[in-house]
Amino acid sequence: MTLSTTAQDLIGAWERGNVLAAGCPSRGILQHLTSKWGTLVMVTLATGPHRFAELRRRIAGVSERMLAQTLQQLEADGFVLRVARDVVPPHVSYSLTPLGVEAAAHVVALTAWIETNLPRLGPPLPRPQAER
Amino acid sequence: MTLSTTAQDLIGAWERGNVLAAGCPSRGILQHLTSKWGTLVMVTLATGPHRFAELRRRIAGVSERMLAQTLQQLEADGFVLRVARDVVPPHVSYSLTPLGVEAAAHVVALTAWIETNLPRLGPPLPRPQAER
DNA sequence: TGGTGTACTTACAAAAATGTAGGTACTTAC
DNA sequence: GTAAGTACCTACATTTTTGTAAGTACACCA
Repeated sequence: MTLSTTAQDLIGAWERGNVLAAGCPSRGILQHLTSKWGTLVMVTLATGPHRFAELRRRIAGVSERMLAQTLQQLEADGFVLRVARDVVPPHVSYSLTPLGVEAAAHVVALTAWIETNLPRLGPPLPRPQAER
Repeated sequence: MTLSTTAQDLIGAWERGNVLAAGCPSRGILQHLTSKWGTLVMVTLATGPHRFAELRRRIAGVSERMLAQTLQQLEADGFVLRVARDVVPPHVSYSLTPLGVEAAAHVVALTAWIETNLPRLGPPLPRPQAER
């Protein structure tokens, strides 16, 4: 029987991550980056800094709650930089950190690939067509 | 300024996808590829064909149910090829389609980046300050 | 005879993700 | 004065995802 828990899982010492290992922290990071909104936030911030409401308008369908939560995760992971100017109508700017730029490159590549290859994707024949 | 619902949303004609648009089918594909197990299946299959139980052992933590479901989605999207030999102890082999190979390249790049950069990730800074 | 292995499926349950609505504390525009 | 805009947070509800356990049908091993 193969153990699903390795020594690393128990010790918690991860010099290099391994997403195939159950307890590896890399899985958490991966989750944040590949979450429904995480990906879209990264893609959007890859085009430049944005304010909160700006992001919300750009990313069709996000709720304020989800956007805020997603941004906090990405900030905690070190991908996003939050800069708040304490003025009367609040002004908060979000941008990618150097680390974020690196990570975003990959998710942008993935989403771009999907976008351009959309026509080739999915069930090639969606038709139970009653042609005849 | 920007409408959240475009003509494309309504018509359903997507020549090129746009993940930032609410109704775009690319979002679904993205979801499958970036789902918790979808990513790991792609990463694993990128190293070569695997049988069902083999995948299950390699990807620490997947349940049979989730693995089966994930594989079905990826198959429907055209990323995974399922080949079943109808022998007495069932023998089913999963591999990447040419399309799958292309897509997998991106998710492998992302996961690899995360794995090697793990030490730089997470919250190194206690608290950022507000600017004036 | 009993246990293991194969590749699943189904029903049910729990956990996680996401959405909705409201509030905050102020300002500018109409 | 009324509405809208700013950047959130909190409680609550719903939806989606994920997990658990069992069942299937047969064969090989001891």
